[in-house]
Parts: sequence; C-alpha cells; structure tokens
Amino acid sequence: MPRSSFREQMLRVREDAIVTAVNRLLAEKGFDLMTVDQVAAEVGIAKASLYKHFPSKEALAAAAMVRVMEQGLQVVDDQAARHDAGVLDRLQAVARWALQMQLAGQMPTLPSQNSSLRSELATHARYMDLLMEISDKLGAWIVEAQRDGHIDASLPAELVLYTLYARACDPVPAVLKSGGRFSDDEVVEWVLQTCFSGLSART
Amino acid sequence: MPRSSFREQMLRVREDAIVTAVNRLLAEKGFDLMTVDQVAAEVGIAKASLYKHFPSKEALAAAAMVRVMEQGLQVVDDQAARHDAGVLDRLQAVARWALQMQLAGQMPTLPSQNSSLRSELATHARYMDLLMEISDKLGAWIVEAQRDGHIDASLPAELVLYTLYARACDPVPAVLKSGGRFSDDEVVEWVLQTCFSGLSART
DNA sequence: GTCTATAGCCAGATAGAC
DNA sequence: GTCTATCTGGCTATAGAC
Repeated sequence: MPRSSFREQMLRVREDAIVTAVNRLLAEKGFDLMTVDQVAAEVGIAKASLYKHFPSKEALAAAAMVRVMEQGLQVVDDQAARHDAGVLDRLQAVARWALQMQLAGQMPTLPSQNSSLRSELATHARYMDLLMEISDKLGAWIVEAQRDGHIDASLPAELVLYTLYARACDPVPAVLKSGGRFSDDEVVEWVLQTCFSGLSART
Repeated sequence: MPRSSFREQMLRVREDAIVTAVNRLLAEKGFDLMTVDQVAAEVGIAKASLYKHFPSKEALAAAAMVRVMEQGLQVVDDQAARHDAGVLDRLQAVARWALQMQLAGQMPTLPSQNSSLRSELATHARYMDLLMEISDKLGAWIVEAQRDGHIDASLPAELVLYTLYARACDPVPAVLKSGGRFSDDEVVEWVLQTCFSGLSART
C-alpha cells in the first residue's frame, strides 16, 4: 500500500523516538522511578498521545526491552558469523557489548521484583521469543566451551548463562566509573576478565 | 534511670520488631515496592504509630541497613579473630555470609537508583560509619591478599571490594534457586567459586 | 493523533481524640 | 504512643474537543 507508506513511516519514526526515550530513562532510573510524564516530556509530545501508541507503561518498557534484545540477538548472530573466533571469544564479545551498553547508559534494567511488569513480559510473545532464541544460542556455545575445556564443565550451564546475563545489570561497572579514575574500556576489560576467569576451567 | 528502663525496653523491642519487618520486606520487594502500610500490617500496629518511631520511609530503610551492617561488621570481626585462617579464607567467609543471608531472604537490597533514599543514607552518620569501617577492614585484607599473590595485584583494590559487595545483591543465586534443582549450599559455593577464582592471581 | 483537562487511585505523611 | 480518619501530592490512565 504505497498510499499509506508515508504516514506509516512517520508513525514508525515517532514510535522509535518514544522507545529511545523509554530506553534511556529505563537505563537511568529503572521502571519504578520512570514516569510516563517524563517519557512524554523527553519525546516532546503530550502524555495522552503516548497512550495512542502504547496501551500502558508496561507496554512501553516491553517495547524498549524488545528493541535491546533485537540488538543483542544481532550481536550474537554477528559473532556466529565470525569464522576466526572460538566460542569463548564469541561469548566474551557478547558480554563486552552488554557492558559497553550499560556504561553508555543505554542498557534498560528490569528491577527484577516488579510483578505487573514481569507478568506482562511473560505474556509478551516477541519478548519471550527473543529471550529464548538468545538463550538457546548462548547456551549452545557454553556447552561447547565446556566440552572443549574452556569453561569449567563442573558448573551447570544455567549458572554460566545467568552469570553472563547478570553482567548487563552488574552494579560494579557504574560504581567504578563514578569514581572517575578509570576509563570505560579499563572497567569493561577488568570486569570481563574477572568474570571469565572465574568461569574458566581449573588449570 | 531504672524507673524508665522497662518502658525503654518495651520501646526497643517494638522498634526491633519494626526493623525486622522492614528488613524482610526490603529483601522481598526492595525499597520502591515496599509500602509503609505493609510494614505496619506486618508489625501489627497502625501506620501513624510507625511515624512516632521513625520519621520517614527512608529512615525505616536506613534503620534496617544499619542493623544488617552491624551484623556484617560482627562477621568481619569474628573472622579477624580467627588465627587459623588466611586473608582469603576470611574474605570468602564474609562473602559466604552475605550470600546465605540473601538466599534466606534476609538481605535488604538498596535498588541503587533511588535518589531520596541515597541522599538520606549519605547523611546518616551511623550508616556511613559502618560502611567505612567495614570497607577499611575488607580493604586491608584485599591489599594483603594481593601482596601475598592470592588476588590478582593488577586489579584495583576498589574493583575487588565492589565485586565482593555486589555478591550481596547478585541476582544469580535467587534465579538459580528458583529453578528448584539445586540446594542453597550448592548455589552459594558455586557463586563463591566463580567469584574468587575470577579475582585470583593468574597462575 | 494531537492536545488540555481531569478522573481515579494509591502511597507517604499528619491531625487530633484517647 | 496508640488509634481512626484524613490530607496531600504524584502517578497512571482517560475523556473529549479539535
């Protein structure tokens, strides 16, 4: 329908701006402290207009989570296409991306205790699909890394996966950065090093 | 004043019950999702009575944090009194205590983004004193462990300290436990192992 | 689909009797 | 110090004009 494509494009651009604002605010303050008024103000539209695009605050957060997970899945697939790297390098590259996003203030956090948000996300098909696809792919790499002796095979693969996921909301990088004495890159590499050598097989 | 001691004792018992309820609710839902009504209901008194003991919700949380840090300081001092253990064993024992408290639902969490709470805590003398005393003592052990080659000396001591503190709010143990396939002790030891071998000196 | 204005709700905090 | 009842403000969400 070329007749409606311009309007649809405008719609997508507007919704993209909304999701960008939500993403930033979620990264800065988390879901509970983010208000819909702040989102509207940051986008520069009225609050009621927001609700024409998204039916609830939870839906706003879900949209931001979906977008960041699409980006994450892209990173995973990019790593899968590398033929020069082993599974450990790929896992590290994904964790590095998450840490860099977090330090750049672009990683939305899901304060794991909010029930309304969690139940909404659990019923969000696209979100759950992305979560499972990423988990499956990372899980396969983890099992392979354990088989090859790069990751301690006595650890449950779940523990390894959750430990990697937890880097996306690790408070340590932000606190270290706030001290002002280290660069982002230093912080990222230190955290990566302590994380992965903690998971590595005993020598 | 022996005349007033009975009343004062009752007061302390009542306030202790309040702090216990706050502690549990903070561990369960965090500061933002905990309501003062819930605290009052759990203690079995009216909300207005709470405000006779503590002037604000933030003060309630601060009291709970002070108590848990007094317990933590006690653990640190107990470890300092052990003559059979090296610094690494002592650091591990403290981290183990924090993880066990968390899995038992008794470790209050401070969702690091709330500004009203953080500013109140920053002006809370007893809280800051405890934080500094614990940090000083753990910091000394960390430096010693680095000098002795038990912890990677190329890592900033700050990073090591924050990494240990972060175990108290690590989401990994709770998620692993919720799967139901592992015991608390297994989870604690796995997390400790990955944490400390990540910090250990390269061999 | 955008806005202004407001409904409805809930949580933190307080008044005032006892 | 405890209670019941209430105030106050901020938040999500919606009504209704344009």
